[in-house]
Amino acid sequence: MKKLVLLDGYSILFRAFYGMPPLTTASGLHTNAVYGFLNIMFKVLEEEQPDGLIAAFDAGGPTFRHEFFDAYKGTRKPMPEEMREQVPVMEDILAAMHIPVIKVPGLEADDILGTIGKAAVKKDIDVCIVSGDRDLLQLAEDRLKIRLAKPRQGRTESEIYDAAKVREVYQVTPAQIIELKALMGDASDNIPGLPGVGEKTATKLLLQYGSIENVWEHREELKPPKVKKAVEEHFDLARLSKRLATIEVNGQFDYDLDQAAMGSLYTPEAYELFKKLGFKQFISRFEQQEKPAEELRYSVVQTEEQAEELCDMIRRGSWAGVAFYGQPVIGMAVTLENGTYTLLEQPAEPVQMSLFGEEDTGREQNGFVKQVTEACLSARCAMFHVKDWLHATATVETADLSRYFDISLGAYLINPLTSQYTYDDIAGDCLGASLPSLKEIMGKVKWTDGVQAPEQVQHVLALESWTAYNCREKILGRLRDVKMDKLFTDLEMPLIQVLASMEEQGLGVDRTALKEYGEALAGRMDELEQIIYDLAGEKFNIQSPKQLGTILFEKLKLPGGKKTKSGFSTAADVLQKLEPDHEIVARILEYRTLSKLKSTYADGLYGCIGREDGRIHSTFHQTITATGRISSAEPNLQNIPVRMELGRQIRRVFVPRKDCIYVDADYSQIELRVLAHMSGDPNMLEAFENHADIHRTTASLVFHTPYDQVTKHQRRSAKAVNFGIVYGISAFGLAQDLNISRKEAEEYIEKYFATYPRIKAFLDTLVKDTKDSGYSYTMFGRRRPVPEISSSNFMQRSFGERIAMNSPIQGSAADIIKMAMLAVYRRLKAEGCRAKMVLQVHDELLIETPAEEKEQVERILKEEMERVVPQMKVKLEADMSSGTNWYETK
DNA sequence: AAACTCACG
DNA sequence: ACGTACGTGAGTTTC
Repeated sequence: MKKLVLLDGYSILFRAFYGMPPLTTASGLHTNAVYGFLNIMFKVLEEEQPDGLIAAFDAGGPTFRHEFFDAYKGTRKPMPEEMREQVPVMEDILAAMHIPVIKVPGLEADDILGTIGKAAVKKDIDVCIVSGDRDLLQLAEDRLKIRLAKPRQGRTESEIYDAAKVREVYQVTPAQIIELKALMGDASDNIPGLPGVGEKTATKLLLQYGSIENVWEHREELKPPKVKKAVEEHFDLARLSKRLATIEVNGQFDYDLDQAAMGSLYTPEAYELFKKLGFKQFISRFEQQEKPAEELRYSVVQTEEQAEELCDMIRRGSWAGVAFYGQPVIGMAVTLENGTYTLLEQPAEPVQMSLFGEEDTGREQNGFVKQVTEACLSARCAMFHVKDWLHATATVETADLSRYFDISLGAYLINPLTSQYTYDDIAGDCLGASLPSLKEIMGKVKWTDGVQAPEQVQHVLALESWTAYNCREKILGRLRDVKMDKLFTDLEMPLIQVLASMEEQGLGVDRTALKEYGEALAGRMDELEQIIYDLAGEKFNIQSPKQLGTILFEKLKLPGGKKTKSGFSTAADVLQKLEPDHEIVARILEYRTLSKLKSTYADGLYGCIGREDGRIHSTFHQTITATGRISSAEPNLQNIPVRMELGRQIRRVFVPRKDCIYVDADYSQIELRVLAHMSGDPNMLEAFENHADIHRTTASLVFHTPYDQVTKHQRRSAKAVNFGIVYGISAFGLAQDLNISRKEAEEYIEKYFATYPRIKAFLDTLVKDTKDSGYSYTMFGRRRPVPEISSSNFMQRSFGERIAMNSPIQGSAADIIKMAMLAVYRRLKAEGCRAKMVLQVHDELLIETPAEEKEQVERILKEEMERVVPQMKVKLEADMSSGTNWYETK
């Protein structure tokens, strides 16, 4: 054996538990600690490539080292329940992966690690100990390094300490780490240390005297009287602490290094456990291994008669599970009561020439797909991507959505926090089935090359249609259980058609104008680039935060220091504060703005112009956001510049069809109106009733200033507080936004709550209810799990509380505009308008309107948008504008 | 792939 | 003491 990795079981688990965001299985079992543990373990194994691996755990019960002290001061804190339940899971996984776990009664894991580690080094083996505990650093030497686990942003990383690194960080040798602990103590490990001595003092003493015994020898000459007194009066505590802090390296217990030899960790048992726990990220590691896959039998439709029979069954049956491939559809699978059927339009294999010049026996090309597709169009279909189906079958405007059931959409409503809603996940969730994933089946074959892998494609389609068929009722049942079936059936399902229609319409673009816009930006960027290089005295990549940071903060010595993990922050708000310090800063900010506009918007949008029709077709996602909003991608049309004039100009390139104009309608302050309604606060309700400027009113009330004497500054502050409330207020965030002290921000918030007392009560209730149920709810019953709110980590819990305040507001507003979209879409159809909805931007709808329909469309928009929620305590208001391009609609 | 930055509501 | 505003998507650089 050449290299051995040792895992400090509980210590890593604890580190992961407190550092990782909360994570639970569908059944509510917490898994974040286990996840974090595995995350770091895999990473270390990859980097170290050891040939041996052992995990050590405390055996529980009294340990030799702490026996005396625990009796004297009481035992350690009990483990939180969310952590405790993960311990057996962790043990199961280690066992499944055949990783030896060593527990020795009377010894701590530290002692086991120390004993095995030091012994291994003596046998000429390199050792790497993974732990979350800095105590272990005392073991570091040339051939024995410590990796300290550090959870960061949802993943666990580790920092490597060898003897040199310990000296660099702590200024003492690894052995002196013990002395350090003896002096300063360690609250988490119940090591008392000397009262009043912290890291600074302890380091100073050690640098001078080397050991606690020597400190004791020189107690007379110790400098600050406080320290002298502590040493003289409490030295026994330091001695005890030293004993407690010293890791046993000569422990007596049996272990077998041969058993630690690395085998494959990716066993079938481990695979099953990972699937059960939902550790998708790790599953791919099992791919090369043998994997248990449930077999699904399906029939391949090959003859005219079979196809006709299938169509008959589809028409006769109640629901069909349908999966499809291609646009137009060239491959399908249908699952019915009596089984699953697949069919492909293309020849099964690319036609190959044999050595003898004869055609290989690829299957006959068939024309059944169209036939079966038609049958589906008049049946009831459960499927995964109804919107894509509408596009693929060219039935966007004609479809009757009540005949469809979108599985992913249903699964999204039940839990909107999942990143994807694939058949294998949903089958696992609903049916406990463990189906091979698309990736597992297709292997290295690209899905887009599907026609070249017909067996795999048919297999995937079969599984997807099977899952759709078998999960529909289960999902509907769950939706009923959580009272979201109406939301699903009456709002989300029919909305699919509206989104499909917007995607199909797209937005018209003036290519030439867009090109010119980009060229103008490029010209100015060249000028700026020169100026910046001159001012900096050298060429560098302005777009690289790292290089920019070096230039600004090291070369030009501008004030300001580290802010991000990996160095200097060069974010706009940081740079803005530096503007007076150096003229280069303003140029960099302008350069940034231009480069953003050019790459993301000018060039980005240009590349999205459809070759067919010269229009831009975004995709609207209905299963992405945690709150219920729609998102837009490829390209994102919901973040087209508007706040700054230069950016706003780009809206001129969006132009309606010939003889059409744009009519734009946006809700006025929809989120604050939702807040006023939900909280029932009389002062805020009254402000809206008076059609007042809400931010000005807020300023007037908060600052006790007559409405028309409110200053710009007061209004700006009030506006920021209103936003802060919607985001889940925190003094820190508000302070940062307004660039004021936290104390001032706290005062603003206090005054705000005094002004709108019911809002305070409402937000408190939201937090409390979310804590009790684990979910936050919108006005219309949309639900979002908030596992963070019961986290034992302060930061995560606070985050959970902000989510609890924000989600019902943002989510209710999202519900409302979705209802409005549906109402407007239906009314336009009912009145036979040619006008088409082309875009939604959260509180705004854009309608491409034949000029002669302008008044009609404006009337429809205003009426439908304002009356979607008649029971609101505050009226919803929608503002109309129109123009011959998007810029003009303001 | 992740980090950083920045556009929108 | 802890260190952040809520929700997105995209381009660039860096590892």
